[in-house]
Amino acid sequence: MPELDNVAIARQLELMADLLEIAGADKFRFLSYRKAANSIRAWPEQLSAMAREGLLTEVPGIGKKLAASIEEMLAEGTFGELEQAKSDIPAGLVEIMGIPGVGPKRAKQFYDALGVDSIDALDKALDTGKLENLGGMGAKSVEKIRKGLTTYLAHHGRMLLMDALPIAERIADTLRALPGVTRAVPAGSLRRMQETVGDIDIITASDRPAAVMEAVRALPLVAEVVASGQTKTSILTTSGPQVDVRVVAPGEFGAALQYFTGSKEHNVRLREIAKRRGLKVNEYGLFRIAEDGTEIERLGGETEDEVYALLGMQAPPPEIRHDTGEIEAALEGTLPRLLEPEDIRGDFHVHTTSTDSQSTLEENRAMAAELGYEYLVVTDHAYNLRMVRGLSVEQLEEQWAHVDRLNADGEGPVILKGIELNIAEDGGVDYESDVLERFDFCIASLHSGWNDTAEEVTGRLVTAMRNPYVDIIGHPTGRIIGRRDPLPLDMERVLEVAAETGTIMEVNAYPDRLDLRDTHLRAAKRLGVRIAIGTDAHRSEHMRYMRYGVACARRGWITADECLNAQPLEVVRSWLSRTR
DNA sequence: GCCGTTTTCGGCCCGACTGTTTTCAGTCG
Repeated sequence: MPELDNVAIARQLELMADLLEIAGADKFRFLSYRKAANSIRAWPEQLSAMAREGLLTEVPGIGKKLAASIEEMLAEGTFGELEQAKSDIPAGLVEIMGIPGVGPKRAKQFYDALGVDSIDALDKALDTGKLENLGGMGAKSVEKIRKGLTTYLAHHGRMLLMDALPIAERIADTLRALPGVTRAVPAGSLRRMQETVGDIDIITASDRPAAVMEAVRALPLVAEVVASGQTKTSILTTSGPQVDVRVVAPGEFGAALQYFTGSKEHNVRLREIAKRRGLKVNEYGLFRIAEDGTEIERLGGETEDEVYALLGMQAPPPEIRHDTGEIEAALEGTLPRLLEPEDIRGDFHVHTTSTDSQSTLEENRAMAAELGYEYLVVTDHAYNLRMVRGLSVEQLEEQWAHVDRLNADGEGPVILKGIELNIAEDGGVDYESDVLERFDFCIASLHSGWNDTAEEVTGRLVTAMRNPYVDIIGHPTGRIIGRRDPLPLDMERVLEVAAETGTIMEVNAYPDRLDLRDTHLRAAKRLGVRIAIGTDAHRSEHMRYMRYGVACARRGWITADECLNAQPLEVVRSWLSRTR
């Protein structure tokens, strides 16, 4: 029986939740499945190990019933109720429900009335105009779904970095422990820390390739061996993605890692540079070649640094290998030292149970301590976001008193008093100045107006940035990967005003946001706009998502000097005071 | 289905927006 990892378990629970919702089950019943799945995704230990100790109910959101279902999953690969639900409702409806504009009711309606049970079938139904004839469906609804389908298809088949990275790291760890294996490193888009990845590539160095291939086929999370030869094995994993493991001779490891890390554009440029110098670079090494292209001698390839050095350049960090300027900088020796995870001293966007997080102030502080932080900023939702019970002034007083008590005990990172304000239609925010001035730190975010024009959205952001109490703009474009397109806004103008007002731009580290994204960050850097990374944690474990925010910042060439999180507390305070 | 410094039962995720309804249903955050 292949072993299910946490992502695979979470996915089954999410599927169950979706099927229950489509079937019209009690709201709180399917929500509890989703809650548990969310909890499991962020959980640091493998549930398979916890199950052996009988500790599953230690995980928040898992009670007796779900613990039993998970144990069944671990033993059987699935659980009875899920199989029952799948026989009642085609799992294709769940995929359809993933399209913006289609929820559980519509999915069920399309299935009952038209037999639509897949994305393809929905596409056909749209083309043949069958959807318009359904009750409750008009031209605008159909158009919305058509647009949603386009957004959905643009990301189809790719998974979030958050889901792929833990799988890749587990496999690499396992392979590294094999006798004869000296290196095992994920390559490809994963190593470049792209926000989504298609499949997972892992490069291993070993002089016993057959043993590595054998070990890959025997990995506990293998659902199917797609192909297996002498140097490459491809498997499908229980949690979805395809994993290709390649094994190379130790002396070729650097060349192979470089080659399979890409990007394609970056590698094309490298080969051009090599050729001009009478060299050739491929996945086996770096070679001197004759006029006619024949190899004269092999110069190296054991490490990636060696490959780049032989080409007369620095090794660009994988995150920026896109041929967007890194080659030139590497040749000149002027690559910046990018922000590192170790530079991070705090988190600037964390919610608590006072609004819609599942973790308390104490739990968040404990996590900040575990992460080695000096400070964290509590930024719950402000009053006007009624759907999550945004805080009233009275509730703020309570929270502030609570923060003061915790800070007074001196045990752990300093908590700053922050808030996530809502930017209203006119660009205004939730509270009056006499309240705003009492915060250490104010994020202002857009939570409405998804159908406004670029001019309107940009105008609202500009007004908010000119508010002296607004320190930072939270998740500026509002996009959610695969779910919601970014707001139409004039980013150049927004960044110009940010530079002028000293407003800091957020990199929201939540793995399906990563907003601002890499290209915007390059522009921010050019204009001298500073950034702050916030995890937008809705439970304390989400604070671990900081690594994805750091990766996003690195893809945008951000250095520690440009990032609020990398500054000691005194400097943080001085940066913040400058807007007021 | 989970959870408990109001509780082992009865809360928990509520309100805005949109389009279609002719008084509301579905989606989304």
